[in-house]
Amino acid sequence: MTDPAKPSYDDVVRIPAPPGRSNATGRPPRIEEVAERAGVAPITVSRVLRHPEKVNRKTRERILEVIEATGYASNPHARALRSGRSNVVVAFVSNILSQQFGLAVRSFAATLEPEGFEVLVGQTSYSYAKEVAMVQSLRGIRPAAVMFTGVIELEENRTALAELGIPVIETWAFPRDPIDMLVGLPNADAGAMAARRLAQAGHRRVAFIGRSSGRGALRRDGFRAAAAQLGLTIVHEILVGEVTGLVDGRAAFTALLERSGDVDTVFCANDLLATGALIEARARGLSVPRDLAVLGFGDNDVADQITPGLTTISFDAAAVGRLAGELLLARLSGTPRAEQRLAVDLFLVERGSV
Amino acid sequence: MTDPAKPSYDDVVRIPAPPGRSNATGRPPRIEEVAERAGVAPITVSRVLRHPEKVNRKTRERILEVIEATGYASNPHARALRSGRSNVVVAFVSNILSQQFGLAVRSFAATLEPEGFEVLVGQTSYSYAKEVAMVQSLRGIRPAAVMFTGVIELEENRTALAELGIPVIETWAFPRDPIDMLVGLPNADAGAMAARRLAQAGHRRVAFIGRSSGRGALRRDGFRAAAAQLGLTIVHEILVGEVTGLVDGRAAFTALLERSGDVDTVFCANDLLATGALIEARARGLSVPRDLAVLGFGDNDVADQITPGLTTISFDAAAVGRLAGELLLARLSGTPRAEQRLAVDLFLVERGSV
DNA sequence: TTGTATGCGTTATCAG
DNA sequence: CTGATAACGCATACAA
Repeated sequence: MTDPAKPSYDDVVRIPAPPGRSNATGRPPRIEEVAERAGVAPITVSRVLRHPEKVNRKTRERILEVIEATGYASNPHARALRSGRSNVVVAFVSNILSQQFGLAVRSFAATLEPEGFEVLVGQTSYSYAKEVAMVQSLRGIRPAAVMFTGVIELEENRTALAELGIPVIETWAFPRDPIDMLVGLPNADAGAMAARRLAQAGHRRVAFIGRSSGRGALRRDGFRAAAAQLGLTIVHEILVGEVTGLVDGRAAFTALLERSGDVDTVFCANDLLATGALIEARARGLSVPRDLAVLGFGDNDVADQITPGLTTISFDAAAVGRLAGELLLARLSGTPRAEQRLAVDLFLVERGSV
Repeated sequence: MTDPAKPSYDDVVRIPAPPGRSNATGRPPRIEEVAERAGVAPITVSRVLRHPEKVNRKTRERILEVIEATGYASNPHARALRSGRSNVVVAFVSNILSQQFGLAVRSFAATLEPEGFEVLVGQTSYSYAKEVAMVQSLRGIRPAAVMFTGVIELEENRTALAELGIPVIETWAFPRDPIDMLVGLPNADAGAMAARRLAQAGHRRVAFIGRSSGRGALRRDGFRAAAAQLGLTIVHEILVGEVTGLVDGRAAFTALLERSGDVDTVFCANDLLATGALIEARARGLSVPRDLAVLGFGDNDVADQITPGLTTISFDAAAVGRLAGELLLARLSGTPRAEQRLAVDLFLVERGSV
């Protein structure tokens, strides 16, 4: 199609620069240069940046002008080395493509950045091996704190994280013994909510699609328990490995149909699976919810756009990130909140697939 | 639904730890501690980590044992301060939820991490204001290099980036004058490919949906030029702002239908728009491609799963990240590649919507 | 092959 | 309110 050796150029519109400051020294300015120009000692410049109220107003303003003129920014390595404090916070996401995780990390970063922190995003890929490597890499990065979209299950990593001596925030589940701080979701309750909603719609023979471990299993357990109480029969459980796209939901749904036994509804442990199931159902000419109802969890973008819309159990993913950021800021400022373990509310989004 | 004050607990399965090393000093070990235990000078430990071949094998093995036993990892701040080199590489993504960008960043990180670099992911949100703030934040982070999923248009930022004195990699477009290194896509060619494909299918009255700036505009320009040559009439151009979800494609498609003039096909500048258009077309009972053909760009997950599948102009997004990583490694190792500007090939994926 | 002396740029500490 | 001094932990330059 295109010859990579001779691509045609894209004519990009360049937007001209406003008249700018310049500092043509070659290397970034140091605090000493700023201090000299302002006629003060380096430590006074440092104070202006960290405790401005402790510096005389006139001195402060003069220094700030020089800072502006030179474009000075303190060297983070020297600062971290001397003060023992880093301004880097690492957020680990088990799947960088997940919309929910993306929203949470986005709001986490938005909460921390105004306070001078830099949020670094890493990925763990739902893999214990990667999780181990990641905890190791933290020893090398020495961040101010670390946040996970998930909880850490491997005891070795729990210990290693606790030994880092920095704040640790887990999210997305509500275990009894978090490593440190927590913004949790009651996953088992989600399964129970699902069972109640399906029972209410008159369904009796239900199926489950989800991962066999992690949060999917938590939702399944809650689903199982509530289903038993409500008189629902779980006819099949289709267990999947890592979920990377809609195609996994389609495959799982196909596997479900291939098993015998009439099923009138399926609860999927996340919306990627549920959406895939819905698409596969339509592709096979099944009417949803008449032939088969589908209930999801997590509310992603596509769930709202397909027909019928996916009925799903949802929560405010951005709030998870924001609360995590707020918990962390309180801790790092030396006045931790009384409550170090928060839970985010679940709610049902009705759209027509049940 | 759920009372957030009293969430039920998720019983998480903890995986027990293997018997581990321990170092109970309270604080992380320093190079001096390792050196003492191994009976050498600190510099020898440093050498073992950076130039192992320059240390006697027996000495090296003894030191490595102590490193393993203590869990020593060198302090990155001290290392960066002294050596002037950081191992952090920043990758800026204009939309952290985009599948294409996610794939590129993932493979970029996968290429760099084995070589000891840490990849930090930031977000620019298609906004010049954010882009300015981001370039400022780089002064504070002092990374070893920076990569963008996009090209920098604001001259002020181009200058500021060039002045950082670190390798800069732009991607996703093929401008004549990149700041430094480039892994580009010939966007204008994509528009031309689109026009050729539509002409070949016998369409004559075409429409365009896309952003009015950035890469969308580049694809539009190529589309316009080739359409004129091929005798196609561009009946309408629907311009959109930031694209955040399928809903934008649905809205744009609705806007297109509201304009008069019969159109037999629409080229969308990205697959999120195209998929939204396809969904909206189906919701309105239109038959695709009989009533209206839809052609996309970028090949995302959903494009393959809907019915009919979206015909789209695609490329290997993971290759963009990998090539960017390889260019960078070559540069940082002191032996830059002869070719500092690479182009990734485009290809057509036929699925039925044209 | 290994070691000694020195300084990267900043901030904690204490003195004025 | 401002400054002098020292130290954070490591790697460069040079010496042995």
